[in-house]
Amino acid sequence: MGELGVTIPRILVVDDDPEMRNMMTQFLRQNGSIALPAATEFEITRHLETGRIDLILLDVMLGDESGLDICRKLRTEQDVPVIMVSALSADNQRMAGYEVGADDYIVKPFNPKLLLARVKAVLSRSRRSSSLTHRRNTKTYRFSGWTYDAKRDVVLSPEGVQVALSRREMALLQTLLANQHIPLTREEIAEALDVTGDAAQSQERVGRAIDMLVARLRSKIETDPKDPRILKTERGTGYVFSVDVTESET
Amino acid sequence: MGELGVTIPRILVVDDDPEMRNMMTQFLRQNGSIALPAATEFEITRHLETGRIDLILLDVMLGDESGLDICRKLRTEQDVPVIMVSALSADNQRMAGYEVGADDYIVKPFNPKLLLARVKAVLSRSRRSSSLTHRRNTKTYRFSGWTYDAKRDVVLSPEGVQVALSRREMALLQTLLANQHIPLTREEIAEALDVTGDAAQSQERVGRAIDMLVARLRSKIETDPKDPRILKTERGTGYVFSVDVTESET
DNA sequence: AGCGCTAGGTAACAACGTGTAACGGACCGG
DNA sequence: CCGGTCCGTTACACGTTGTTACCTAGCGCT
Repeated sequence: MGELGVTIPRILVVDDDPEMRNMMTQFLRQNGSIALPAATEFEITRHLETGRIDLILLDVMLGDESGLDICRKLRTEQDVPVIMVSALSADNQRMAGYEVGADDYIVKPFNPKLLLARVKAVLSRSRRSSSLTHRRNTKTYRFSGWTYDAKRDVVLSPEGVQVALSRREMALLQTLLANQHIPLTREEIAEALDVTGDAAQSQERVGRAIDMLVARLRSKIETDPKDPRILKTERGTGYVFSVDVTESET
Repeated sequence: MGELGVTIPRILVVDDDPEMRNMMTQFLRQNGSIALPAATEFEITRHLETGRIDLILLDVMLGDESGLDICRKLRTEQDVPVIMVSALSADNQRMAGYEVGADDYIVKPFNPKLLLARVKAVLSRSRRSSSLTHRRNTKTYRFSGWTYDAKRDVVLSPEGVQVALSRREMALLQTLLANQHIPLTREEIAEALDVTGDAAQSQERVGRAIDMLVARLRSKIETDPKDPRILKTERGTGYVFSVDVTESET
């Protein structure tokens, strides 16, 4: 697990059975993470307040306290990833785990290697939660009559009609929108859109692909594509999204 | 500027000319942000230590101190966005500003509305620096001989040959990789890939588009597509990336 | 102003990517 | 063993995307 990143993961192991707790902490430590044992809710909160915790392995049955309740509480307060561990394997038990916000649910007895894999998966997911796993932006953007609903990836014309933008046109719009009033070079746009186009990297000049995308986008959202008011050209540089945008949550 | 988000932006206005400073702070305050005046480097560091600062408007000429030097220093220490403000409009002056890490460079005298737009742009850029503006992951992932270079968006076969994956195949691979060992439903995958396919949302069952993508990806990276070892099928659910992955920085 | 150069707009084309439909096999229940 | 569902696979058709080519607009130069 040494490859997981620069920082060593700090994992809180919560189980009221001392034997189980020791087994898990030892195993995790042998695999390169810092495992901190805990048995009660009180101990959990103490750890959360004192130091960084990257992941909580939470047993469902903790004597008089319920792991589910604890998980629900944790979730409303913080954003620590939680893997529920339980001997209860029924589907509705699992569902209950996911419902209170658990990231994963592992049934005892489990294969230690599998536990490790799940831990790894959850950690790496939380680490780049915004890049690959793609936490979706839920805002709505409005500019000169147009509406872009980031949640549904939909663009509405001033008349309220949905416009058919292709995926890349969408991506281009998003990129320019995200950098409103900032001129972007073709290279920057290409980078953001993953244009590894054939002629792109070979020539010093990134192909005309971006120009075409802009042209096509303009033809769909500009009232007069000949005199663009939204997507302006910065001669010798690139393009700018140059009207004001208001954002609102949905 | 009220739409900028839940939190009110806290902007540090650094200028040694009291009149200018007042003008800018008042204007920013009228437009919904908290503007804090400062004149010296000492005041800046004090503010940075005492409270959250979302943006610094930094005058280039500050009596005996140079805004450029201050900016360079700030950049090596922290990650606060900086907009340089200056009466010097020559290109090499601007370049100098960007070189020390400024996010933007505004020439005095400026149109207040434009200042606001730039401020807004920089703030919104820093706020979602990882979603739309797409901070690229620079890791390299290795699994069963294969290499995925996230930086260049390139996949190398065990023999070291670059494989031609289409953009969506790449995206699919990324998504599954990011959720290694976690079974993903077709809906989750579709969501991550922005599949708003024609038959997709209308039917309860998301079309077979994902199946096809998986099939095509398998045909390119599985040694025996008939017996997939990397991209396994979870019958009734979806697909899992089910081999171990090691990550490393590049 | 006139000239020429370069950058950008645009049309047409070709190639590729991608979703759908259809068929067949695998798996799982009774 | 049989039926149904789920999935793999092939074939196909359409949309999308990058390129080439040509033209126009902008800009510096003499």
